[in-house]
Amino acid sequence: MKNSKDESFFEKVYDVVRQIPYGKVTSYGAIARCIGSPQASRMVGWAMNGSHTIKPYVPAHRVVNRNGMLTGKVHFGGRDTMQELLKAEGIEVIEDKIVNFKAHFWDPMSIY
DNA sequence: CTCGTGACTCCCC
DNA sequence: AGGGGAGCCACGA
Repeated sequence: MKNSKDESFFEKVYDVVRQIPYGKVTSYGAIARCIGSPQASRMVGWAMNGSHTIKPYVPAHRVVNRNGMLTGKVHFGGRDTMQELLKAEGIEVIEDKIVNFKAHFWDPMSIY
């Protein structure tokens, strides 16, 4: 991918998240670090907040915190939608945590 | 236009 | 080892 500065932080985030392969997940910090702002991991989450509004579809359910926990599941309708989506992709989730998170982890750096 | 907050993470004590 | 504080960028009121 190209690192054009024309793209805003949000656009970069969306771009990366859309590249997440099926059955894979990543963390906010990994994305933030990859786009050049390791400390701006919060912004990634904030970007996800509006991800359902933009297009094309952004697989925000594949983005979790550093612990592999579904911190943003509440934003998927206040139910276990996020967990269901992950499970549908072969990712086992227990207690809002991804089982064997490291095995399913995908490095955003791969697209660069 | 200014202030506050947010789906996080890292460093320091 | 656990708790607390700071930093990042963007958006809404």
